[in-house]
Amino acid sequence: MIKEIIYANLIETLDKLKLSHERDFVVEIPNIAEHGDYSTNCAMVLAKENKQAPRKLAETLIKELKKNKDYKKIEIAGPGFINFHLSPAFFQRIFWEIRRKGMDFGESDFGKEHKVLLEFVSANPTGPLNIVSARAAAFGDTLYRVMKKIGYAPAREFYINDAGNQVDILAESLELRLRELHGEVIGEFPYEGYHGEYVRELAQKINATDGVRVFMMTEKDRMERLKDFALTEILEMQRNSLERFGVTFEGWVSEKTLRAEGVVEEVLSYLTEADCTFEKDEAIWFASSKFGDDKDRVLMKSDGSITYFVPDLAYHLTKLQRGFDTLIDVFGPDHHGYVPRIRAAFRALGHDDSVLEIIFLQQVNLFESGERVKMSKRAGKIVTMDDLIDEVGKDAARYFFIARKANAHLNFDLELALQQNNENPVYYCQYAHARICSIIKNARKAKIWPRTFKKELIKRLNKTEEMNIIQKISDLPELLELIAVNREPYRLSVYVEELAAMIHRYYARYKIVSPKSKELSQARLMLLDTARNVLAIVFELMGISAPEKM
RNA sequence: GCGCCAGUAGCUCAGUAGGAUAGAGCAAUGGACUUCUAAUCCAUAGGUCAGGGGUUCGAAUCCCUUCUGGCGUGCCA
Repeated sequence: MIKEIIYANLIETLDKLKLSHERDFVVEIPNIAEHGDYSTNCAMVLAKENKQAPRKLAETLIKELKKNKDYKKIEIAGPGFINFHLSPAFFQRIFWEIRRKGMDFGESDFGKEHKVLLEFVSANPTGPLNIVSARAAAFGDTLYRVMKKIGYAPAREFYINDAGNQVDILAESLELRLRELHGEVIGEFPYEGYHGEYVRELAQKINATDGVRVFMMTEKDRMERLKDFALTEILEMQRNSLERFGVTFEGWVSEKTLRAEGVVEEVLSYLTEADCTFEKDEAIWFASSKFGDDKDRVLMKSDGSITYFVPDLAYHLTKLQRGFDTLIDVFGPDHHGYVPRIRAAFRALGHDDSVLEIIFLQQVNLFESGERVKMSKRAGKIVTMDDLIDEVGKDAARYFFIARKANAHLNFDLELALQQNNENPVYYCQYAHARICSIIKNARKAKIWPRTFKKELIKRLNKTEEMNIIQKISDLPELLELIAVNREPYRLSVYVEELAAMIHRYYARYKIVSPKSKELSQARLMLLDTARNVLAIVFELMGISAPEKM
């Protein structure tokens, strides 16, 4: 909010001095304290168009800007930076504004009700969710929460691949386990089959309800029954895992349902009408290479079945039909070969493919005692999302997943996530919140209650540490915009760690509640109470708890 | 082979659409608890931003190239 104020003031001043400002400049927080609270490259950027030397232009600007009493000091530095030192009174005013907003602080209409569809997780319903899905869940959900907070109209969706090859294989695996349960010797389990223990559990479960009836069905009916059963069970399992993780979806879209609605035929006919399909080797192909893909792709296999691509494309088209103007897909690391073909299809059908945005999450490596935890899907040895939540808890898991840029590998240290000390950033940040709660509680003994605080108290806040905290909390609205625009939830963790550090430092240096001055105590407590509130807002966005006691 | 992503302190990572002397945390070393929670704080040390070229007033950031690692390159999803 402060950057915007200074920026607006600069524009106003430029206009007043009849100076040109075609090119855009920035107001930023310098990384060295001596360079002021804020600085701008304004004079450097606008020097050329105003035919003046940067420093000369800066001087002219400063002369005018100095009339504003909110600036304690304005200086020229280096090649023509303008450095602003703000007055305590200005920070105090900003502080009061933030305090008044309470939990609503950070909210805005920045997103202008843009309808954004966030598709994430969308795992195959063939087993428990893995840790990459967990990462996707944390990422997508946090982005959703941030967008929602600043006025977008986002929706979360999970696409269920409940038709096609993989579910057939799942049903076959289940049948084998069921036969095994009945004492049949099944020999070596198929390489491509689902080896996980959960398939055995499913077998027991269906055996309890259906018994031998399954085996009296025709082959076709039996496969249908097994498929339905497995899908329902596994989907329920996945939904539970996600809910434990604090993630819910506005929509669950079933591939099977889409197929039943005839969208597959529709998509095929669209593509054919667009004259970009052809037949070869008894299969129907999409000439995607004409639209930027490396090669052409099969739509209908030679056996008459459809590839994954067709219903998925249909699904994406429904997103457009439903009026979403931005489509964000969060994919795992193994899907980037898929992107050119879906973009190609958008173009082939005359849609602007720039509305489709694909974010790739890189893989997650688990570490325990410094060793990489080896996982093997085939041997059924994977660490699931539930295992992770059981092991380290929702808060730590979500925090660690959010705390990395999407396209960076994530090394997840299980021991670190469990540690309850300063090595663990989750605890460090949550402790700052708990610590403030504790101080507030303590202050009651001195008959000091945050709710009764008056505006006049802000004048007592003038220490550097106090100004720093106010500046940091005032950053939040801009931070949320940056996160939403660049799809970068990880910035929340950077922010919250910085704010927590300032709070701990402040606490260590100053006595907050002191019998010497009730007013000073109240003022400091008021500052911390507001900082606590900002922590709570950020925790809420990250989907982790704000403990009052630790 | 080709394509995508990454490479910043011993480790894990920041670096805010090209800006000022590249920053945190952990680990290391040395300090601070008669205290509102020491789950904390303070100080010291730590760097050829993978290598090499280029673009310009200025590059960790943009372009080219080499090296290293991950992933992709199915009539799987």
